[in-house]
Amino acid sequence: MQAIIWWIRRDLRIGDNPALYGAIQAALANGRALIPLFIEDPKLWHATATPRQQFLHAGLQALNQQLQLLGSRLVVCRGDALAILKQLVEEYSVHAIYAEEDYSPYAQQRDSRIRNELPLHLVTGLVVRHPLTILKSDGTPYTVFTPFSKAWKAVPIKRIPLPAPDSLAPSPADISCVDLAAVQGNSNFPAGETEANKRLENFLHGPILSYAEGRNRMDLDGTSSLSPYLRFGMLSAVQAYHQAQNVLNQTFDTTERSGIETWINELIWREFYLSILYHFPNVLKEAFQPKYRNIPWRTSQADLHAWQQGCTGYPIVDASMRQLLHSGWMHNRGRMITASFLVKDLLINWQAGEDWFMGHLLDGDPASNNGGWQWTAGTGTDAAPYFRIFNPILQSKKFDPLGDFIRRWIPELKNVPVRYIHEPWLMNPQEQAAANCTIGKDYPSPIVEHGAARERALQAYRA
DNA sequence: TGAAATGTTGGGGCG
DNA sequence: ACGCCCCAACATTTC
Repeated sequence: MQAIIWWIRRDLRIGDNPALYGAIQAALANGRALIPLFIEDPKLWHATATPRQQFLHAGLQALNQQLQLLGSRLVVCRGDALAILKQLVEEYSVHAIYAEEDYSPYAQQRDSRIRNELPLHLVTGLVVRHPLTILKSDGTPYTVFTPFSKAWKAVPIKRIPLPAPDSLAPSPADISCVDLAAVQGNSNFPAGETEANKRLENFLHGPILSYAEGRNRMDLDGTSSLSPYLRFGMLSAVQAYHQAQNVLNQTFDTTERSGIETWINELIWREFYLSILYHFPNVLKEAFQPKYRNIPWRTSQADLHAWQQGCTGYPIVDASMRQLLHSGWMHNRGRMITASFLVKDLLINWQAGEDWFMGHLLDGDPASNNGGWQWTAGTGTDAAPYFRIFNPILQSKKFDPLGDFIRRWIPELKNVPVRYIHEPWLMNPQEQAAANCTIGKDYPSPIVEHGAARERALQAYRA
C-alpha cells in the first residue's frame, strides 16, 4: 500500500485547508491511502500551558469526529517529528507529506531538517499573505504596522477559500495511534471547527458592525472571541478575511464599515507579528530595539505573584488577570492594561509577563504574544513610546464604566458602589462596612501607588 | 491601541 | 464700558 500524509500542526480543520487539499489531490491521483497525522511533540509545550493543551486535545477529538464522518480517522503520535515521520514513510511507502507552513523559529528549523530527508511539501495556510510576499521595495521586511498593512491590502487576493471534502480515502487500519485521553472541555471555548464557524457567523451578523467602539468595552461581548480558534486553525484566516470582506461589500453605513475594517485590521496585526517573528526570530529572546535591552528591571517575586493571581489592589487589573486564570482568555483591552501595569507600574521585565500569558492563554501564540508584550513595553517594532503609561483607574472608568466586568470576576467587590468600584481604597470605614469589603483584608490595598510608579518607570526607561 | 502638564481662549462675575 | 480675575473647556507639548 502507498500513502500520503496530511501532517496536521495548527490547522485543525477540513474547510479551506490547503495542506489537506494538496494531500487529497496527491492521494486521489494514484489511489493512495491518506493518513491524517498529528504529532504531539513534547518539546513544543510550554511548561505550564495545560489549558491550551487541553483545548488542543479537545480540538483533535472534534477533528477526529469530522474525519470519521468522511470515512477516515485521525492518527495521533507522540514524540520527535522527524523520527515518527521517518518510520511512517518507510512502513507505509509514503510518497508525500503535506503540511501548512509555520513561522516560529522552532517550526522552521524542524521543517527544514525534515525536508532534507523526507518529501515534505509546505503550503501557505496559516496566513493570508506569506511573510516573504509583503516586503518594502528594497526587499527588506516592514517593521511598522501601517505601511505593512497598506502593502498587505494592496496585494491582489491569491486564493479563495477551498471547499471541505465530502469524503476521504481511508487511512491504513493497522496504523498505531496514541489514544486521545478524555479531556474536560473548556465551557467558555468549546473546541472545534463547527464552533469556530458558528462564532464567526454570529460575530459577522452583529458585533462586528459596532466593533470599532464595542471592542474596547470590557463589560460587553463586543469582540469576536475567535483567537483560540485562529490559533489552532480551527478557523482559517483566509476564510475569516473573505467573509468579513463580503460583509463589508454589503455595508454602507460609515460606522458599521469602520467596525468591519477595524476587525480586518486585527487580522492584519496577526500577520504583521507573524512576519516580524519570521524575519526577526531573535525577538523571542531579546528586545527588538537594542537600546531597550538594558532596562533596569525590578525583581519582586511578591509583586509578580500578586499580578499573576489578580491581587494587585487595582480592580481592573485583577479582574482581567482572574479572567485569564479562570477562562484561558483575556479581553484585548485587559491585555493592554495588565501588561502596562506589570511593565510600567511594577517595572518587571516584560518577558515574565510574556511567559505567564503563554502559560495560560488558549490562544497563546509566540508571534502575537511576543509582539503584544514588546508593543506595551515599548521595546518592539512600531511600539508604544515608553512614556505611554496606562492609568489603570482611567482605563477602568472608560472601558468598564459601571464596573460590571470587575464585579463579574472579583466577587469581593460585588457590593461596592459604582463611584468606588474603580478605586475601592477610597471608601471610608463605614462605606467599606456597607459594601461588606474591608480593604486590606477582603480585597488587597494597592501594591503600588500609580503616580509614584509612573515616575519610577519614566526614570528607569530614560536611563 | 495615553496621560499629565502646560498653554490658550473666552464667557461671566465683579469692582 | 472697561479691566481684571477666575476657571472651564479645549489645544498643545511633554513625558
